[in-house]
Amino acid sequence: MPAPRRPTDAELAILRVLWEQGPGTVREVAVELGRESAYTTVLKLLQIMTDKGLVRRDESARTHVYRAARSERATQRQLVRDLADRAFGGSAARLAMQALAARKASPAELAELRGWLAEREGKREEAR
Amino acid sequence: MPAPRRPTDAELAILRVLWEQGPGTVREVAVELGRESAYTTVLKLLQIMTDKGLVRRDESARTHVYRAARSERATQRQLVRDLADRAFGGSAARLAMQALAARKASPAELAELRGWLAEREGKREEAR
DNA sequence: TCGGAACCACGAAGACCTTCGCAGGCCCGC
DNA sequence: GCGGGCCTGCGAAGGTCTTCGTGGTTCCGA
Repeated sequence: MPAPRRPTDAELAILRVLWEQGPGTVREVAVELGRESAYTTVLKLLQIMTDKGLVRRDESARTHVYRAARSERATQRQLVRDLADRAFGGSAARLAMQALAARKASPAELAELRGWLAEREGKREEAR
Repeated sequence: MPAPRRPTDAELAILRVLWEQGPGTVREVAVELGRESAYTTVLKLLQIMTDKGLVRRDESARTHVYRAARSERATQRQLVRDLADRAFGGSAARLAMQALAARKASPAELAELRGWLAEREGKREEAR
């Protein structure tokens, strides 16, 4: 597998539908996307994404069923890494801090983040 | 001003040079970018970026001097917000956690992050 | 003065992205 | 049986991004 180019905006919009709703047909995706884009646009994009390996297609039925080839998490990590490299000198931590500064996080999210850091701290303690 | 479209990859590479080195000429930027791109390519990009408002040009001397129109921080925030919207359902906190999971952060960075969170915690304490 | 070096503007080429109309085939209800 | 509806494949159009060559101008050193 060569370098899997990062998904474009339109591709990402489709992937989000597939992640959330699970595998689906062109029509299902198109409906979920609303009337933003014509049916054939979604179809074309899914065909291209199949060629790129971003989605997999089940052609056993006449109406094909598409599913995301990579998990949401894996794709998010790729995008994050990519952005870290392009705009943050490769530092994910600096990206994370800018993210928190850029947009208010809910108390619940902050608590989760603190917990995550605490856990990592715990591991460091263990290590010595 | 309409919605300031996000900088493209090539534009970002140039902006990074300008942020790091400060204002500079086409040649300075081109040299810093290495022999990846020809002089005229950098020139053209800077011209386009001027039109887009991403950089400002000082034409008082024959050799023009360019500087980034927006700060690195502001641009980073825009990019982070954009990515949060496109791939994280708008949640910057989830983006931050994926960032930390995607790439190891140095102990120093983690400490900084913890400090940042602690400070925010402190502010919450004050608030009540 | 004159030739080369450096500079900017312009335009074109090629690669992608995104959009969508149209054609052809299949299937089902009437 | 057949017409309408839905499906896929195809191709083209229009936009953006990136690249770089060419041409014209200015400047400077020999």
